[in-house]
Amino acid sequence: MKVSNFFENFLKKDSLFEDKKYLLSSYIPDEVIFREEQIQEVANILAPALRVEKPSNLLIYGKTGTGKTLSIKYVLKSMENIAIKNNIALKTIFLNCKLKRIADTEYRLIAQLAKEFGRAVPPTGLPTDEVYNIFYSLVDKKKLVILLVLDEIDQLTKKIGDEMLYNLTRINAELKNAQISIIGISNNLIFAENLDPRVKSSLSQEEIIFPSYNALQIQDILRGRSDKAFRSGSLGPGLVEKCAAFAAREHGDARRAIDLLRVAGELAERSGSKLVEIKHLDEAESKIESDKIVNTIISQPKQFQAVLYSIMLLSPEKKKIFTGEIYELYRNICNKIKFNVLTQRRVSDILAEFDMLGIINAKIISKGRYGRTREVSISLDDRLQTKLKEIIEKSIQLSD
DNA sequence: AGGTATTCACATGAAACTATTCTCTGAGTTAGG
DNA sequence: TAACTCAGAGAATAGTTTCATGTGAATACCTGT
Repeated sequence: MKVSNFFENFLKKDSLFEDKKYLLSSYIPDEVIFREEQIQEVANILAPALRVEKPSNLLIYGKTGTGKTLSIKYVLKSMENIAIKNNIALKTIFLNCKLKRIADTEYRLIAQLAKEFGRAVPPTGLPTDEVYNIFYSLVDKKKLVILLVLDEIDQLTKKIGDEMLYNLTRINAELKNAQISIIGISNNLIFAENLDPRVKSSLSQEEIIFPSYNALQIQDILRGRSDKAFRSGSLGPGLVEKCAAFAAREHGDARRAIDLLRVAGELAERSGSKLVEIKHLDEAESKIESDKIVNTIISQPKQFQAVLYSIMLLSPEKKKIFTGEIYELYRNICNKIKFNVLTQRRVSDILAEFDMLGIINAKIISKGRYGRTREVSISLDDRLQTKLKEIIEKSIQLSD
């Protein structure tokens, strides 16, 4: 088939989608269902901001896909609208602390805040205090309430400790006119437990917990979205139910369910089907999973890839592999392709990270007299492994 | 047989180092007046 | 003399290395029976 034919067919073929945007994670619906209570609570807590009084700091807990971010964005959006209409000195800032090179360190976070106020701060070169000062001088010009949302705040403390949160909570002491409220969003339910007590008490003046959705609720959420996103009649029977069941199997992750539905739709469309069917859901699930892994591997440094490659070479031989063996092979590979060899210490950390990412399964065992080591087994299916091998071979230019 | 003590092969932690990217500052240079 | 150039000092950050210390249980080594 010629490519031009392909494009023509592509145009002629009517899409299954009406408008895909309703299934994207950036979409904020006009109404957030099953979260009315929480939204009301958040609104109660933040409402003083509209009178230009500083609201309490707020900490929001809930597992992934329970609508935390969505609800907060929803509340902020409507507060912003009111603030604009009534000319209230209110500023909302939403930062995701997980985003690399945006807000994942103290310096960058403050720099980002300064940027929100229209002053670009160089990515490096200045002392951190200096950036604080820039921020202060920008913000403190007039009476103003700032609502600062830190999404995935637990990632931030995991990475750089809680000292900076202490600094953040102390910002108000430095400001004369403006006031800043911190709204932290955490996936980790015990996030505050191992926080400095001072930080904890200051940060969690108020707390809200978002419970997980159950399967029925996810069904309703999915219906609400899919009705708008898909052309009517393009969803197969039982599809929404199955999709909700998939998501509820974990802990009621609505975002995952929505992603699943969208990818299933895309796959169905690509295969020329008139209907999104259950089999597309299954395909979508494995596609999402493997895409995620492939992406993380690709974005990983070459040294990581070389380590993973060694593991994949070793794993067919036997079920259990130990750190020493991996390191041995890894070293040979590096020598062969003229990479500099990392220390075993480092490789040990890399293995721990792969474990975290769920790419391998590592368990620390003691072999008694014969030492203590990680017992590694790979947790990817064969198809994905061969694919990854190819990718890595290309990326580190392994000829043989 | 039963009880300790050793020992292995790493794991884990902390600190220091390296390289890169970037700003700021002040000395030296240049070109026009 | 004002404008420009450029080297050097300092920062932030990521990725390592170095050094030090920790550790679970299979074995080696005792001990007293």
